[in-house]
Amino acid sequence: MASTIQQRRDEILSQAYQSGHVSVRQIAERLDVSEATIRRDLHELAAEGLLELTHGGASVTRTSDYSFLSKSTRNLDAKKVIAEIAADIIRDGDQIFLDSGTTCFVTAPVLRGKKQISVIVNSVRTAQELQSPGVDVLLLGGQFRQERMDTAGPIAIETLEKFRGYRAFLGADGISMDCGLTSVDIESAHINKLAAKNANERILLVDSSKFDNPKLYKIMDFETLSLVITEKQPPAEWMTFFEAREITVLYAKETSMKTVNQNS
Amino acid sequence: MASTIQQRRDEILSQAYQSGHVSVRQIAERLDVSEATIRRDLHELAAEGLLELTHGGASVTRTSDYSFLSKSTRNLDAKKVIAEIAADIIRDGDQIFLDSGTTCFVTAPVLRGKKQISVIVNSVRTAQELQSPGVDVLLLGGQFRQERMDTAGPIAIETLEKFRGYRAFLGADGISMDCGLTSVDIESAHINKLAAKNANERILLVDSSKFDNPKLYKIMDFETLSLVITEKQPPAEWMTFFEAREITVLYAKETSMKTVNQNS
DNA sequence: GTTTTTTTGATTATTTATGATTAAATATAA
DNA sequence: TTATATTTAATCATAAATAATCAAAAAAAC
Repeated sequence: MASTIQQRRDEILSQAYQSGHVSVRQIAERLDVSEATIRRDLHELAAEGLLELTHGGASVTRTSDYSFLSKSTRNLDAKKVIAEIAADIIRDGDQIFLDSGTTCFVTAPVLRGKKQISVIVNSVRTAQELQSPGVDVLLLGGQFRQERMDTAGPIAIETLEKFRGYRAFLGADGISMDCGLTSVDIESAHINKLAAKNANERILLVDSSKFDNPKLYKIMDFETLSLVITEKQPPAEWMTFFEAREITVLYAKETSMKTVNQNS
Repeated sequence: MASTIQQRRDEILSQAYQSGHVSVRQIAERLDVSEATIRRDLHELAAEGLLELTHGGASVTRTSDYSFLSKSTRNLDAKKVIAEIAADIIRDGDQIFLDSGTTCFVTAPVLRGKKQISVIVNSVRTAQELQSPGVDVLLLGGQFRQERMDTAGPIAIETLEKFRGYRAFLGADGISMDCGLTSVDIESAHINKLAAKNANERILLVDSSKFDNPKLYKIMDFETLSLVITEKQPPAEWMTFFEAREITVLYAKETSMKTVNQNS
């Protein structure tokens, strides 16, 4: 029946998703291969995060999209700290924009407890993470970009143009004093630029690895930012830089990553 | 059969997209070339990102969401048959709308081999399934509905309003001679209604379980439909009904589920 | 026409997948 | 808890598939 490995594994997955669980014995018999082979398959599928091994078989994974997060494990801890701080400044009833980057993606889960907030996003993943009774998610349309799981292009711009009066939470692939906020992706840069322009407050979420690391496409200057959230205190020259522009910087105390220290 | 490299590779892709997999052995035999040649082809196609190599063959890049499909296992086979027929009437270069139902979701994978087609969707899942080099996916924005993984509401309507001149592929939760096409979800009904209104051709995809089974919200009447695709020949009274309205009905022959029989 | 490039098929060494066997680990029952 | 029955991990031999190489054939360029 199954002539290739992939086919066999697809069949296993299909079975698993039908009943929630597969047993090594049954599948081995059904597909007419040895149990050893099925175990190797289950192992492989588990390694991909598609199944969870159990004694005698495997079950489907709870939820969570590991494949996406694992790719962005760079500074994931820093991003989680940033997310916690961002959650503190989001109030019930807020209307916000979250960009399609990983920092904002990580921020999404901490917003679930909020009440009556509206969130504008162009990332499908972020939209999925946000879903919770008190959160109204508005997904921008546009060209769907599979790799990034987001939408972009003229339709996205046109839709975003309709919104005003939100607080924009923006990530950046890099920032520098000369170039401001920059991105490696021109489409994302366009969207973030417009989101920033029409917002009534602009908040930057960046981990320390982004400092002094400009990328190709400019999003915006620092001048209109009101807040920067990062995981630890930036270098002195950056603190001076922010202070000169009346930008508040929020970061976690070095000892306890939970406590927030405000500085203006 | 395939005289040029391109033709041979197209054939391989076509085979791959039909079942999700190809085996080196089978394809080599089928196209009457050596396995070495097929391996080189698969290598090339994999380098282009069109296939994923496996031992013994290659498979289409796995994006499929089994957890979603298993819930809609009702008439899944019928839907796959309908999808195959629908694929036959979609031409390279087409611009189409696919609604957010499961029938259109199942149709998505069979469109992957098409060239230069644009597809308007409001379902995130369908968007994901569609992704392939020749397919341009336009996702409508709007309120994101987690349960259905689609978008709806005024923003979706407003965005959809911008498009004209596409062929609309519509599903329905039920149809009846009195009520026309109906849905259990008012938001989806709204979107489908508008999609149908602005299309230059309306094609209905329904499996036989939907006949004579009206639901709460009306999508549209039969009058402007040009085509109905279903998995087997509808009852005589329905054939008469369609014939009176000059609606072509496509269905699979009962014996062989592959052959298409046209009837007007 | 010839030369050059590309494509193909055959050969071989290497890699990979599989099933059987056995020791270790885990679950089940008393 | 201990004893028993399963299940698993690890190892190995065998079978299969692949990558690499090379020579012949076909196509393209000159």
